[in-house]
This record gives sequence, structure tokens and C-alpha cells, in this order.
Amino acid sequence: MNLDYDGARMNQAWQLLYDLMLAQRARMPAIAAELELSPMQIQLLRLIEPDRPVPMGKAACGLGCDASNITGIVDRLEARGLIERRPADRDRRVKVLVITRDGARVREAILRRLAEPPEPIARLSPEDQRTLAEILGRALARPA
Amino acid sequence: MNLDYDGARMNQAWQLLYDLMLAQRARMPAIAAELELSPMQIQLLRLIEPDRPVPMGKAACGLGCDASNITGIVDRLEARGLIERRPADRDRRVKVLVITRDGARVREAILRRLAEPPEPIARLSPEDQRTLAEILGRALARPA
DNA sequence: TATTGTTATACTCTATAACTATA
DNA sequence: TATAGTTATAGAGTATAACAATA
Repeated sequence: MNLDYDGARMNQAWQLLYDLMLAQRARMPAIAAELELSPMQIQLLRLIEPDRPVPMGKAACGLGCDASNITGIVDRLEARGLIERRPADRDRRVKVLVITRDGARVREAILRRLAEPPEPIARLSPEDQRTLAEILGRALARPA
Repeated sequence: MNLDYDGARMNQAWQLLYDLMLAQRARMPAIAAELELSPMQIQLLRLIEPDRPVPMGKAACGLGCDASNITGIVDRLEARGLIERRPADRDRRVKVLVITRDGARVREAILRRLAEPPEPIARLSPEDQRTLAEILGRALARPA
């Protein structure tokens, strides 16, 4: 696709990354469907490590959605027995999310599935993969 | 976040890319809000170049959604005068989407906004950016 | 018969605002 | 008062199935 505008051009590395991201984004609904979960449910399960309770506020932040949304997402996962709400010890306003044994199994499947690199990346030579990891490591090393 | 599972490890380049994608994905709703459009509406406008009619079926394919969804997305953009439906010449079942003059202006703003690389990429040295573009170019060159 | 786009339906995600129970 | 989570509401995206017009 032509992404020119007014004669200027998108930073080339960024444009390629953007294309890759679009391709990957298209993969997500399919992965979600395989696991019989929605993309947001997958994202949330990914966030909750076993024996690492996550306050709902943190979960909303991690999913980049409003606090009012997390309620429904948690409702649906809890209804399926994959996570549980528990009152926090010190602050009784807070509820923490804990992954159940069933949830942990589903989470393993999610991580396993997401760990598969998409075709374009998997195809790269070992050298290119190493260089890519180095550069991206530098890019992400210094949090803005 | 720890993405280990069963002792194995996500391909490192892919893991970094994935993190970068999550960060970028979080940027989208904000960009959409700026332009007073939804993410899908932005995606569709991006797809329709001026004087390049796009059949609705192609649009659905480009957006990676079902044919039944494109109807509503087009409805909302058409209601705002940004695109138009027109019957196709040869096959009267087909409708093509054309961007209006107003739509083209909004599209320019979208492309301009999306062209800004996210912080982590923008910070990279020119050499790293060049190398990154080379590697990603190789990755995407050979369509699977 | 097959295909394109639409409609009807049902569910998920989304933000805003008002509410509750705590702090 | 301020904060964490909930509820109510309204809008947008999602897939499935049934449908009309056309091929």
C-alpha cells in the first residue's frame, strides 16, 4: 500500500514494523477463537501469573482499558472458573485477581501459542534474528 | 513480564517485537480519539486511496473482519460524509467505496499521524534504524 | 447454484457518569 | 474528601445465519 503523504515518507523501519504488526494483529482473533476466548480475555489471563495476585486496577492499567470495563472481562473469566476475585488484605476496597488451576492450564496454552513467531520472523536467518533482538533490545531498554 | 512456560522461552526477537506491538496497540485508541474516529474507521479510511474505488468485499478482507461487519463501519463513515457507496459498473451485486474530498483530508491527517514512529523506534540511531529496515525488509520480502 | 451485500441476533469491548463501600 | 470497584447506559466491533438481488 502507498503510504506517502504530501511527498514525505514514513520512516522506513517504522513502516515495515507497522506492516508486520497489522499482519500479527490479524492473527490474534484466530488464536483467540482456537482457545475459545476473546482477545481481551487472553490478554488478561496472560497478565495473571500463578500465585501472583493482581489488583483489578493494575489489570485495567495493563489492558489499557477503563476501570469500568475490567469488571465485565473479569466476570466472564470468573464465570468460566479461570480466575477468582479475592478481597485484598490491607485495603478492603481493593480486589485482587488470582488464576485458578484450570486458568493456569489455559494460560500455559496461551503462552505456548503466542510464543510461536509469525512466519516472516521465523524465516529470518539466525544472524538476522540475533541482530533484530539486539536492536529491539536497545530500543526498549530505555523506557521513555 | 515473565513469559516462560515449561522451561522453554519465546524466541527473543519475537518477544521484543511483541512487546513493541503491545505498546503500539495502546497508542491506537488515543490516535483514534484525537481524530474523532474509531480504530476500525481509521483502518478503513487508510485503505481507500483517492480515485481508487475499493469493493466492499476487498475492504472487509483488508480489515480482517466478516462481510456483515463492513456494512456498519461503512454506514458510519458514509453518514459523516467521508466515503460513498457506488454501484460497480460490471457486476451490479458489488458496491465500491470511494473517498470524498472531506474524507481525503481526514485520511491525510491519519497518514501523517501514523507516520510518526513510536518513541522506542524514533530513539534508535540512524545505523540501527537502517539495519532494522534491512532485516524487516528481508522478513517481509518473501510473502509466505 | 453461487456470490455480494444486507439484516437480525447475540455477545464483547469501549468510555462516561453515577453509585457503594471503604479509606 | 478521595479512591477502588460496580452499575447503567449508549455506542462500536464481532461472528453466525437467513435473506434479496444479481450473476
